[in-house]
Amino acid sequence: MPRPSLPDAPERARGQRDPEATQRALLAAATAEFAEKGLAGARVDEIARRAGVNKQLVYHHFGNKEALYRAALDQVYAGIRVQERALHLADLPPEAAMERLVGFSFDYLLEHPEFVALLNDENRQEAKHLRDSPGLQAMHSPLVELLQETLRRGGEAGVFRTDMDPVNVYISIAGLSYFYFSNNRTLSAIFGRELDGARAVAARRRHVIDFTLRALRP
Amino acid sequence: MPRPSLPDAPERARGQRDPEATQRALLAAATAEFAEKGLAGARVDEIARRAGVNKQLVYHHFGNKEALYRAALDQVYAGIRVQERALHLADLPPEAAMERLVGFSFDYLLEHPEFVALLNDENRQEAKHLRDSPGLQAMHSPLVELLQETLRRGGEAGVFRTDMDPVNVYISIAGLSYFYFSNNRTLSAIFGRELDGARAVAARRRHVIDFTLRALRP
Amino acid sequence: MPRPSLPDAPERARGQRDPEATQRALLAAATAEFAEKGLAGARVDEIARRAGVNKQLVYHHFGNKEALYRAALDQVYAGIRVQERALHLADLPPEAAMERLVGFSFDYLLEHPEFVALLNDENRQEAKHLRDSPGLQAMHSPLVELLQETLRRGGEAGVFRTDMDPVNVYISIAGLSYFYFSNNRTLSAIFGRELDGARAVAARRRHVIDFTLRALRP
Amino acid sequence: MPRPSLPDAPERARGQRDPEATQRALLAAATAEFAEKGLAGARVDEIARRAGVNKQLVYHHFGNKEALYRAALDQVYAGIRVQERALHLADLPPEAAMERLVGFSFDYLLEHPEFVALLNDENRQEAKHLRDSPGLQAMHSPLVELLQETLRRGGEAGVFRTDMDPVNVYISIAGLSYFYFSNNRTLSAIFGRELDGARAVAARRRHVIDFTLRALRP
DNA sequence: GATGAATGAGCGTTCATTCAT
DNA sequence: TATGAATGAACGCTCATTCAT
Repeated sequence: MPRPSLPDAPERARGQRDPEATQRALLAAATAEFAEKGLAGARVDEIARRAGVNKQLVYHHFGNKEALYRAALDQVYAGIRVQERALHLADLPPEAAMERLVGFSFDYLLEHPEFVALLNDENRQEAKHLRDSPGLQAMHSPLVELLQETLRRGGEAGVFRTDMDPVNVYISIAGLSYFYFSNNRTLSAIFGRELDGARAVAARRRHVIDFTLRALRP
Repeated sequence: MPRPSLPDAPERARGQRDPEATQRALLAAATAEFAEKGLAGARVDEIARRAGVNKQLVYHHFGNKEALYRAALDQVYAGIRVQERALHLADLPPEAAMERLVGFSFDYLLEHPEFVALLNDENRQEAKHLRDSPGLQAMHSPLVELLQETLRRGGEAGVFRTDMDPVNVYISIAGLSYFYFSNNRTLSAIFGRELDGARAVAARRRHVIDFTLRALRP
Repeated sequence: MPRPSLPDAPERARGQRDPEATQRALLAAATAEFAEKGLAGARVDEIARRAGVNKQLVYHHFGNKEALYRAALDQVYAGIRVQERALHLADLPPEAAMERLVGFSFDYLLEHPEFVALLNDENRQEAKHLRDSPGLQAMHSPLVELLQETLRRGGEAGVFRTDMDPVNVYISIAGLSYFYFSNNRTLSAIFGRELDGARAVAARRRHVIDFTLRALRP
Repeated sequence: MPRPSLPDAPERARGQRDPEATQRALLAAATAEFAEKGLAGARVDEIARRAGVNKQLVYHHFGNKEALYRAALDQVYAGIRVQERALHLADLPPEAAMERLVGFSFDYLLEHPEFVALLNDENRQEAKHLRDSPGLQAMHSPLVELLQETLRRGGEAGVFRTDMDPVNVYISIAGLSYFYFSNNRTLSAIFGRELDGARAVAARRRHVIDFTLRALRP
């Protein structure tokens, strides 16, 4: 939550040509810039500067600012999906599996403030870029199915309720963590309490897991 | 959640003098514009046009775009505080009081999408305007105290746990509703499920209350 | 030459009505503002603020910004003419009279930096306001006639040349002082030498008198 | 002194690339515009129009209006220094050298009204741009040293006084010409005498040389 | 006479984007 | 592929001036 400003791309040898590296550098710079300033506030000049490349390459490789934004958005979604797919909950008993799932949701947001920031801006724009995304299906979180399966196993084991809509449970789990991170600064200001310190974060993590597990009890 | 674009101010008779009405019109127009586009994306010209007044009056009455943004932010916070103070939970038994509190949190966000939108943008800017706000103290939500008192009464009555940090409980209650509204569009897109219809909203409302009450059980 | 920023007008009792005092205050404020910023750079708001009166009074009393500028210009010319007419050179022997005349030219500019500043701006505008001034004749300096008479007396006494055009002599006398004051800052910068200290000013004064008297020797 | 308004730059073939020509055109246009209107009165749009280039190029090449002003100021100083360095006074006997020096000072101002105009504005701004100029040293006029050497030679030859401060003599020589040109219009208006005609200018030139040489006599 | 609100034109500057090399 | 120059459309803001009271 200290939200470290993402570092600029390393200086490439001048005149060197590596189109893929250029694209990677642009995408990383764009993600950082869009996260900090939003689509409207981000500057193409600044993205190019951060990436250490000529501004025209933004247009060459991505077409325009908005397409670059879409690419950055797709990429951050891809990033979380990769990690979600690496969770192996089937090996664990239902309660431990649920704890891992909730914990993962929390930890990912903690470690990826740019994901939260980009999503916030995209929602303010009514998700219009996301809706246009060709790979939208691929963005569907596998967590919903994992959650559904875990709830089913927990139901059979008698440790979880079985009358809950998995999508709403998913939204609740996500929301308990997401809101804490997305609104951390305004909450800190209003409560006069630093919610972004390591101790507060750890306490919140325990609270979220505890709150969820209790809510799911039969 | 249909998020109706806020209507423009009614055309005032030309040449008429009413500075307070002018300021109100500007503030309303600014709230709508900032909610839709964010601070960076909002256009002073457009705000003036929506308010039906000359653009220069923004500067005459508020100083500059950012000060107008701050005024709009202060006003939306004031709006929710007014309604929060009108809640009378002490008259109700603990569980009913909690249900009302959670229900209010949900309903207010449902009816005030501009509050959610402004807060999102403010958080992306690291709450810098809020932190500078002179009346920051007045923005502290009375709900935390109401919640604390309700939890205490529920604890005595044996219906609530007594080991929870009220601030974290508050954040959880707020987050369960807020995330649903703030991220409604991306969630709808990804789940391929309309989460902003009346039926989905009603189901979410029930879920949030149920989820919270169960989590608070002893 | 420390060119002290002219003080603002004293605060008048609010609501008090004294049209002449208002005009005087405006004129003084305008002179200072125009001297500091020029006609283009001066701000009507700032002039009103300095005068401690409402901006509209500028228009009420003077018509517009340019008319106020003309009024200020006329006034500074009137100021120097008043003092020039108070010189009594006929009582003095020619050389002493000439010294007084040159000394006066120097001293007046030293004490009235706003005169120099206004004249510079007016010249950059090709004197267009001055040419429109109705009382232009009244602005003709009596010094030319005084100078002519002094030169004549000196010629008869054998101490001055008699073959010089009085207007050119006048321009030379004025220029020797005026240039020093009008260009003091750039000269100081380029010579790396503070030309606005009391010592430098006194040395310049002696130099100007000496230079002139020698140039006029037969 | 007919002060012909500087002509606009020739129209460049559209789309042609020549950054140096662009900068030269902008600098020439800026010099003319700043000379006519001053820093505050000059318009960036007008400068671009005169230069026949897009307005944005002012910012691309110079940064902002004030930096362009500084560049113009530096350039006009550089212009006079170049010609001053081309004077070879050592070859001439002292009196002829002095006459050439004074004549040059007069002629340069006659031919470069923009130099006078820019300097006037810069002085009204208290030379703040000049003081910030990195190459300030380079702006020191070589004339002071030339003058000093000429005075020394004239002193040895018995034709000049030896007790004069060269800086003050330099200021006097410059002032005798500068004031005539910088204040030509107000002087013309007040004396009701055209001081910018060829005859008046020629008479002034003779007067200035004569006045100076006589003042320097032992 | 005096005030603060209101207006329209315009100014310096920014920005996403395209051009020429 | 890559670069810096160039462009047109705004944008935030300022300013002299006028209106309504």
